[in-house]
Amino acid sequence: MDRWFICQRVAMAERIERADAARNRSAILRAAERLFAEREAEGVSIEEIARAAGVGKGTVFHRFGSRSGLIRELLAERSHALEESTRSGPPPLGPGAIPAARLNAFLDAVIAMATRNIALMAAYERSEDGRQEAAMYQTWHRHVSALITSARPDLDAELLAHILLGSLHSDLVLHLLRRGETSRLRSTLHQLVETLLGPGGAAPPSPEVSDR
Amino acid sequence: MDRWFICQRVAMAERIERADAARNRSAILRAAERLFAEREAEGVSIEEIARAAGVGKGTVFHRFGSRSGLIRELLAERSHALEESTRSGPPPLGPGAIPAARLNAFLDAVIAMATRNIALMAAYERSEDGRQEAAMYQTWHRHVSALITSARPDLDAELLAHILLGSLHSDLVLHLLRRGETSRLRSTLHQLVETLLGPGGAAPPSPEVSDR
DNA sequence: TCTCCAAATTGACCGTCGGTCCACTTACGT
DNA sequence: ACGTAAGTGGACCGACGGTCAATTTGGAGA
Repeated sequence: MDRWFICQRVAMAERIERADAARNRSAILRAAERLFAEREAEGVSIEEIARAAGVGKGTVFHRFGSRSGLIRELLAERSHALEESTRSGPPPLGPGAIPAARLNAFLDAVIAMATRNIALMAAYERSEDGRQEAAMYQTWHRHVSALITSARPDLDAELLAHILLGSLHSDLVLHLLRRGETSRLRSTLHQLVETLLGPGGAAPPSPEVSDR
Repeated sequence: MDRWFICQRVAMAERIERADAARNRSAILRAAERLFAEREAEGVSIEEIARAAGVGKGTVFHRFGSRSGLIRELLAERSHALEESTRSGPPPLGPGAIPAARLNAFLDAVIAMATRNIALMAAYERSEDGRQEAAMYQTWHRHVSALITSARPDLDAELLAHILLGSLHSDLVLHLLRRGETSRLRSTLHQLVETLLGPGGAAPPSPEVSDR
């Protein structure tokens, strides 16, 4: 009876992962992380990642299914902290502050993350299964959309959320980053949020959610 | 003497193109056009375009240099009419109307073009030499930026222009188009322009610049 | 501790693609 | 008609993402 419950649990939760498998998974993720950090996205092949992780190419595919799968996993890892703080962290990022302030804080956090992971974001955006469908984007979009709705139910929140998040496409961030002007993006977005949702309190320095 | 002048002219204008070369160039462009229209961008290989155009693969590369070169050319062809109308056509797209109205008209025109050429735009955005650097994007950005500046010199026009044009990324347009909601994008952008630049006159139905 | 099998690992292999190269053909000025 | 610069085509190349069958191995149960 006990046994049955355990098996049930195991079957329902994601399949148990053997020790060596877990070790390799993290080796691969760390290798990919390193390579993506030091080189442009498109220039890193799976075979190279495998070599750097000390495993065979087949293992990478067995574990992550495809190139996009690996990138998705990597990004999910990074965005987890952000999503957690957004759901239940302290204001202004978490619940409690007024929508405009939360939105500003959230955009800042996303900018910070995108800035630290440009190559990754670029790879992600180019990954064939259109970024719009990816879980991470969906979550972000739902959050931004909800904030806009709660402050200005008369606006087309869903669409505006797409537009706001669209301004964080890695191309633009990269372009600004090359000239050390990320804060310019932040302040312009804050201004935009203000004209859309009304004054939202200047978010202080930046909430700084760690993403690694 | 005469001869010298002619040679000069030929050397300065782009190299003369032999009749067969011109014929093939247009055959390739038309074939690419057709294939991109009926299938998703990534799924069309150069070799296939060459076959459809009835030429060898080598000819395509000889003519356009690379995949991106072909796409760029195709897009330049399409955007030529738009740029012409913008520079010297009738208002509100051309000079004469107030900036807000011109901006609305321009955005409408770009949306219309993007809508009619989604696969092409998608291919273009993914083309490795970052779309930001492409001549077409530069031109568009300069125009939008100038309009914003002339209406609101206090804003960060350059950045806002990037953001506005960013909302026309093919992902978003595609997403909306799938649900027949392009006009939703138009009206939200008009609203956004209005809150940024002040009332700009509701642009009527749409200026409709032909792009093919 | 031993047995055993599902899970994991591996790298040779495959098909495709963008791009190159060069021997061959052809348009066109003279 | 001729000479040649421009154009052409397709075999070829290296790289890449992805597959697979043969082999190894972790770890649960006896």
